[in-house]
Amino acid sequence: MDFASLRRRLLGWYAKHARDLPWRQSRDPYRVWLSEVMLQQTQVETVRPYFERFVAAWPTVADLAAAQEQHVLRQWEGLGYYRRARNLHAAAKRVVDEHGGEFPRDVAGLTTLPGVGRYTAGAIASIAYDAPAPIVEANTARLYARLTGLREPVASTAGQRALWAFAEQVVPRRGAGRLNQALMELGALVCTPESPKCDACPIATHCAAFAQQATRVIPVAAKRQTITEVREAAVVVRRGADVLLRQCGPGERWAGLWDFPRFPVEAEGPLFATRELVAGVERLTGVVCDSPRHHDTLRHAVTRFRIRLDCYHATRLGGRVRSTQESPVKWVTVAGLAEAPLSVTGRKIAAGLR
DNA sequence: AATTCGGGGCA
DNA sequence: TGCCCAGAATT
Repeated sequence: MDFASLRRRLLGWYAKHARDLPWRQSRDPYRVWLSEVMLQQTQVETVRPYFERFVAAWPTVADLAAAQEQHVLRQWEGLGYYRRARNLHAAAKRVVDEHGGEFPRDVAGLTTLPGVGRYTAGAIASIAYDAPAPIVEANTARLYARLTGLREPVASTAGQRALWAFAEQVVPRRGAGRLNQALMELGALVCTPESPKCDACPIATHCAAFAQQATRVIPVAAKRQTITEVREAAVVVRRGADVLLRQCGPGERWAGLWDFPRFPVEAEGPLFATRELVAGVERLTGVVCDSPRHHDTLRHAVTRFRIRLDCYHATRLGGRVRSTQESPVKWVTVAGLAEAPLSVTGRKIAAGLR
């Protein structure tokens, strides 16, 4: 492989076709890191407004470190994979407390930060500091697989080893940040999953898959995971103008987010669920409610689950909120729901209240 | 080495 | 509905 020629052609193409993305306006390691964490498993156009809002709210890593985690989660709401937001805040605090407000400059140091793995560390090191660090993510994995004619599944251990080996070879000693971004951009705009635009590709002559007319079968996909059906209930318990909320604990999904009492249900439908619902609310919150009335059914799919969520309304009869350190429980006004970080379904339920 | 995280957007 | 997305952490 003639890497010098490949880089030259790629950079020429990138100079003409690079998108104007907000995180490309500066090489501030804080902004590079923030964008890279947001972009993990998340599309560019989805991230764009979130990035703008975060930078406006917290212009520096010190500002972010000083923020309340609840505020960070609230701003993250809707972006998904909420663990990233908690790791983001924890990493900001560590950068301030342990590194004097400066991000580590190499891959090894960056990888010690929570939420920063091999890819993100390589991206920050190369883009912010121009370190010769390789990267492999969704766009580059597909691009490298086609360039090298990789017949292993890209997600497999063997496939990943081959991709990272190629990434190390292609990354230059100087200008790594620009080249890495050009590689990702080519993957995103030209070397697309379906119908790659090989006639517009500046490095098609370097591409094994193009030579073999195999871009349709490379990259080799992993087998898809099986879907699990889940049935759950969420209960909006009211006490006058207030509604009952609990905060999800550290070991729980949605850790740090608030939610209406929510739990899996065995009963086949709303008609048979009353006893189970009252017990579930009391177990999670300590509050006893009357017979919940079925209000709505939300269906949504997430990762490997397909969920039917039955939403109920009920009124407090007795009991006191049982708040623990790990999982606080509180009454909030309907208006106060706007400040609490909620999951997407939690926000949908909240939107239906007044 | 595989699974999980229970996202969100799009055709 | 299935596929994709600038992956990381966990077992």
